[in-house]
Amino acid sequence: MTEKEFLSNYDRRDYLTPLLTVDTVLFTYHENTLKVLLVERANYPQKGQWGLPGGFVDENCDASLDDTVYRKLKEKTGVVPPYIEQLCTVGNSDRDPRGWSVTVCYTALIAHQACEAHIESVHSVKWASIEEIEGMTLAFDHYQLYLQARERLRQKSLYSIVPGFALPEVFTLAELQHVHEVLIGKAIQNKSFRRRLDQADLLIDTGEKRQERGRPANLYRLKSQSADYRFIRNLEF
Amino acid sequence: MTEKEFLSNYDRRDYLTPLLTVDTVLFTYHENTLKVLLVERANYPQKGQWGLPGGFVDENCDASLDDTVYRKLKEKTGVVPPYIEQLCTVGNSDRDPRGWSVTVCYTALIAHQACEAHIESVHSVKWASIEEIEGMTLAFDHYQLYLQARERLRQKSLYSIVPGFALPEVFTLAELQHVHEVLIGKAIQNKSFRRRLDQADLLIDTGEKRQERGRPANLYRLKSQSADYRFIRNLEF
DNA sequence: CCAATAGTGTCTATTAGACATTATCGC
DNA sequence: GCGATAATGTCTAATAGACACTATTGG
Repeated sequence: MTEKEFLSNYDRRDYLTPLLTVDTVLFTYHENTLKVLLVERANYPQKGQWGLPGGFVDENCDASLDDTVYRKLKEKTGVVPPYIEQLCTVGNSDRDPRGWSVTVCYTALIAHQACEAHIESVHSVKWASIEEIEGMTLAFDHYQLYLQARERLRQKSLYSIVPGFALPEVFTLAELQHVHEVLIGKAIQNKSFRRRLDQADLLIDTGEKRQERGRPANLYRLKSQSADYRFIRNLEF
Repeated sequence: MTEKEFLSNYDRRDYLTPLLTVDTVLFTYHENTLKVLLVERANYPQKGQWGLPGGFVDENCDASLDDTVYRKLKEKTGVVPPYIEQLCTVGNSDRDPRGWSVTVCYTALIAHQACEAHIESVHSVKWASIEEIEGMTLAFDHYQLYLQARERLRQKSLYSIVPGFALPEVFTLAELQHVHEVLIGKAIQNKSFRRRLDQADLLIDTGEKRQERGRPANLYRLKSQSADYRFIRNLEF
């Protein structure tokens, strides 16, 4: 038998493969806290429960897993977040009552304002603060996935400025530092934080300033390479 | 309709889901080089080509994806490696001629001696040195997966001693350092390397020594926490 | 001037790089 | 003693922590 013959005889419908979904833990920073996007399940199983945005691969729409993630996030937020990263893949026989099931889980970050209007227009989608989530029961193993995403993001806050993608396009250093502090769960030395940013040259100074109380703060924008930059030394926690 | 009714009406065979496999990039250190385990494909597609060890989830044997990985590695090597880590998941419509396909890829490390006998007894399984692999064409996108695993392991060699799991249970510091140097592609300052190990307290001194030429070298064993330890400062490369 | 917030100066502590030096073996 | 390899001493450089200090705004 040749490969060609094999393939023309091959029919995927002859085999049962596990259910396959993608899910995303999408973070934003708003009102001085981190928030995560939750979606109320419209269908069984676990209808009515809150869970992470995600769903099945659609072979007709999606050329790749990333496409599925983009499609699902666009449905819920109206946009594709500027930072998306694969977190982990969980697959076992228990996590979904429909049977052996696999989810490819992503972490993503977005500015709150970038999707504020769209989210308010869509029913059964909301931002939940991380305090709020602690007390919730999420669908399937989504709470576990959330915890893993949060822990990964905490690690990243020690050696990168990835958390900055949860801020608006233009932000102050105090805001950036605060996102990191929320993730780490502890205050960071202001001087240390600024020194690192200076040296790494990861921000564009917009020249603009913003004032609320006290001295006006410089406004910055993330450089494109900020997503990939890693400091060689961690903050210590 | 209740959830119970929904589930009793639900039949996974009504839906077509992507093909799902696991693959592992298994490294070892032998004869002063890093080697990767390759398997000759016994079946179509790409029959006869070398690729990574892996295969389909078997819902009857495997309670989780990790179980699938253990089962597949045990088939090829006779043992379960002491270090296994999820690398990434790749899914798209192109990578497998049978259709939309997803692979969950793992990186693993093992001592060469731990599976030497079993591998020699099994046909169509071999260790390929990293120099050898550079010139090869592997099945599907396995070469890409190999490159990603190698890059991740290179990063880890800068802030952990994970690469030590590619060594025999008992090893010298020179051997450990050399694995790191091969991964980094550059010599490491001997003093820096030893200082880090001293301070982190990651090794057990066996008290034994091994001599080949020159001064006998102390023999060490990895402590169990070595897999998870991260230095707060990277080696610089 | 005061309160408030932004941003800097500067000293210490830690840790990696560089490279010279010492230690321990076989012969 | 010599060659070889293992292991250490020690100085410098880089960078984080600590915390006091200065700067810029409104009232």
